[in-house]
Amino acid sequence: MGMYYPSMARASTTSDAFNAVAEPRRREILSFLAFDERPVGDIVAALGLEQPSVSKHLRVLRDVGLVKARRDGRNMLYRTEAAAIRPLHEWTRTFERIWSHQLLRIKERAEKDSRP
Amino acid sequence: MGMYYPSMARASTTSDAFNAVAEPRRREILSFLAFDERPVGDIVAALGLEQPSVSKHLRVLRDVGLVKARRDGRNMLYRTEAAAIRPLHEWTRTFERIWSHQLLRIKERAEKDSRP
DNA sequence: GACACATATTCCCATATGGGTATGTATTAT
DNA sequence: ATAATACATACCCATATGGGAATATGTGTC
Repeated sequence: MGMYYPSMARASTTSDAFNAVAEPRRREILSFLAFDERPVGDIVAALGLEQPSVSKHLRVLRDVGLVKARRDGRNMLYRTEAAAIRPLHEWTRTFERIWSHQLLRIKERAEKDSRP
Repeated sequence: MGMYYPSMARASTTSDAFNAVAEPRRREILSFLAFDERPVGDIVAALGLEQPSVSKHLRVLRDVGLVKARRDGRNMLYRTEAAAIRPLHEWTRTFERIWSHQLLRIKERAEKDSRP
């Protein structure tokens, strides 16, 4: 796992959070489960997807640690493991300084151009 | 574009930044081009990929606006458009409050347990 | 135990991907 | 004009994906 094989079309979806989050439905699920734990049925209702599809997305999210599950009677309660999103946040954050710098330059140029 | 078709395996890679960034090689490229503009050849040398593969990754990044290109003689100079990463940053940021809260609860529990 | 309910897995299928090789297309050099 | 350099595209191939339908598994209920 995590190794690259010759003709792998892309790093497996189950291998890292970046891939898991690339799928819009999975982002919806993460948002939906951010504050409370919820049974699968609620997610199915919220997303309007078939139950098997939802279960498969949950499986992916679980494999990369983005959600946690616990059984409650016949239900499985899922919740978002927000801390697992942190690496993505950190990665994007490394560009924050750069974009503010770029914006600054754009602003400077605009001011310069507006002066006759 | 951006629409969902019946049996689409996943939102097209060219449709949004989340997908573009899901590929490790493309993240490397974005980091490599973050501070300076560079010709394709430099990227090829840095990543150790074949030139066509690099060009294809650049194409994807360009289509979603994550890099900009300009011609300079025979070279094409690419640079990261850092601001385009901002939406990802914002999305991950919505979970920041939640994870600090979760960490706090873990800490509280740990302190409670350590008291006899 | 039989049955209902909630999820998870398996299977099939169409489509998206990424890598490589071969081939186009600009643009500069001779 | 011809050749060389630097990229971009087209094409082929193996693999990954996601959706739905059918089926298996797990867990209360009667």
